[in-house]
Amino acid sequence: MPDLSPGSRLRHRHAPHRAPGSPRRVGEGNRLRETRPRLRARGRAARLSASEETSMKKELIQTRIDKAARLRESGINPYPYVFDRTHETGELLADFDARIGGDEVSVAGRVMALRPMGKVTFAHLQDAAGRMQLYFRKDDLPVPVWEALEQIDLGDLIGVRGAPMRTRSGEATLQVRELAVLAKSIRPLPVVKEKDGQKFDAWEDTGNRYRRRHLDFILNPEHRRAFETRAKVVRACRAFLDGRGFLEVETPVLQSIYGGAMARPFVTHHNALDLQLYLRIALELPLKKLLVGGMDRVYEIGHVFRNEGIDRSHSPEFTMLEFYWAYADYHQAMDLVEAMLREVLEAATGSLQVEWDGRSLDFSKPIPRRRMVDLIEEKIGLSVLTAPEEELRARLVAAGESVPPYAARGHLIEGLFDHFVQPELFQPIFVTDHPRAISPLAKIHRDEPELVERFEIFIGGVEFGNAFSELNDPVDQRARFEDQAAQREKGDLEAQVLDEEFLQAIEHGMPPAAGVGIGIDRLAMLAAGVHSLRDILLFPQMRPEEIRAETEDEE
RNA sequence: GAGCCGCUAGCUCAGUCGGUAGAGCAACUGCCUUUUAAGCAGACGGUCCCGGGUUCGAUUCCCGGGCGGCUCACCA
Repeated sequence: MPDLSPGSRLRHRHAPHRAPGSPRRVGEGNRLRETRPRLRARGRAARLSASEETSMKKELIQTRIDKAARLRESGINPYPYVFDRTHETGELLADFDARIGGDEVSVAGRVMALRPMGKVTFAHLQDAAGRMQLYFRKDDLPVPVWEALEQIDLGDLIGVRGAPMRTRSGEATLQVRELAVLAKSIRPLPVVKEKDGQKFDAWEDTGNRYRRRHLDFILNPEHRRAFETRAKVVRACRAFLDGRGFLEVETPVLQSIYGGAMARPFVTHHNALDLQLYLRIALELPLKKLLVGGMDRVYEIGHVFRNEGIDRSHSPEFTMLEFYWAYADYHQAMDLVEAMLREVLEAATGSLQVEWDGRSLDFSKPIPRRRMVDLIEEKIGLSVLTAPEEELRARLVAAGESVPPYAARGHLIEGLFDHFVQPELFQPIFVTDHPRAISPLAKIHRDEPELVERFEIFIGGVEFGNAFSELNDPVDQRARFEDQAAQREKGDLEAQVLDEEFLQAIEHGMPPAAGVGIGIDRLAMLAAGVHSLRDILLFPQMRPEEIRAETEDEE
């Protein structure tokens, strides 16, 4: 894994401090021995060791540890092994009234609200399916159960058995007869109150949500839905390709030469081999070796890593689907991708109309296929294949784009497309036939030698996929890699590296094939209707936060 | 990488035109047998993100740093 934390960053948000030697708070008990947090950075030892003597947070945690001890003293294991639950809350609520007066049921989940009012206590229990109110009545409960209830806090996992009932105000409620503590929570949950679906003191700070996704899902269970949709997207992609005879494979993430895309890699090191390795930036090259080996239809869904900026639509680590299809060209690949998009969106959302940016994306109609150079010409009236290169450059500069010195005609065409055309795209469209200089792995276009047989699919103006008629002429491929090397000499850090092993593989003969790469995360965003990759990645990459251990010294 | 905004109690947030700070919730002690953002009473809880500067005095002003968000740049 890339080392994103050189050890020099310390975070001190909310770090509580108290002068060394100041008295410990009464009631804190003897179990809080002073220990030093293991420092991961230099230069802060004195301050940190002073800071962890006492703190509010430690008191809150200690209180809960003490409650767990009290449960143990009365013979209750606060961390038991199993609980026999008969239902999820959702099942009970679905036909609740029919259950009133019927059998007792049991549910398990997290205590999300507690309203003790003397000899009666109301609580809300949250499980994966939803939330249900619990009613505890002292007179109806054995003494030990009532006493156990007094040791329950917000956030604890409990199981209860009881009888379905409705309260005076009509809420579906379980009148509890038996209570089991399933896991005593010792770290207090952020307190979020809720009424009629409206949240108070909502826990929505994005940094917190991504860093502590578990809390996000507890406090905002609706955020799980995007990930359910994501799973449907992946499942549908697999089903689509499996159904057409594609074989799913897994190829190495660690590679001694990276390739298959224009991007900068993460570098890592293997100790035993004393070898510098790269995290893959694409799946392409190993899969093409499988084409050589006779796997005619093959695909992989896996993580690739690109050492670049992070924003709403870019993550250093993302999931790519690539498939390779022998004896097919990019026209057939477009047909297949179009069919796949429909099937996947239908499976994940139930519709071919997808809301995006307040507008509707329509996947029910055929997706237009337009040459990149034609789209540019339509937009700015410049025939980019024949116009003098200087004019392309001038247009870009006039538009305020910076043009690197190594930019060849192909880069200029791409630049014009990116600046003038791409922002205007919204409905799904295949943009085809890119310049060869930016496509070193694609076959020269059968009718136009300056272009290659390639397409990218844009949806809502964002690239979702990239594909070619794969270059299988090994001599041409070697020449293109050499061009890339020259490009790299001129300072293009994203130019591809010559991969001798790959070249030798295709020198044995790779069948003509179409290859397609699709960004699964973006597809999942589309299906889930979220506008940031971070809402579709469970644990998006963030700068590491200094986490201090507050309870490391127990027992 | 650049610009703008933010960081105050466990959580969500006020506030201090510079004199070391408040609320609600949570936690704690009580009261309360159909409540639901339960309620009432009490007592707790803070190096106001970090460092430096200015100042008699900085949480507040200035500079630097950290982390986050947004916009832009690069990339898929």
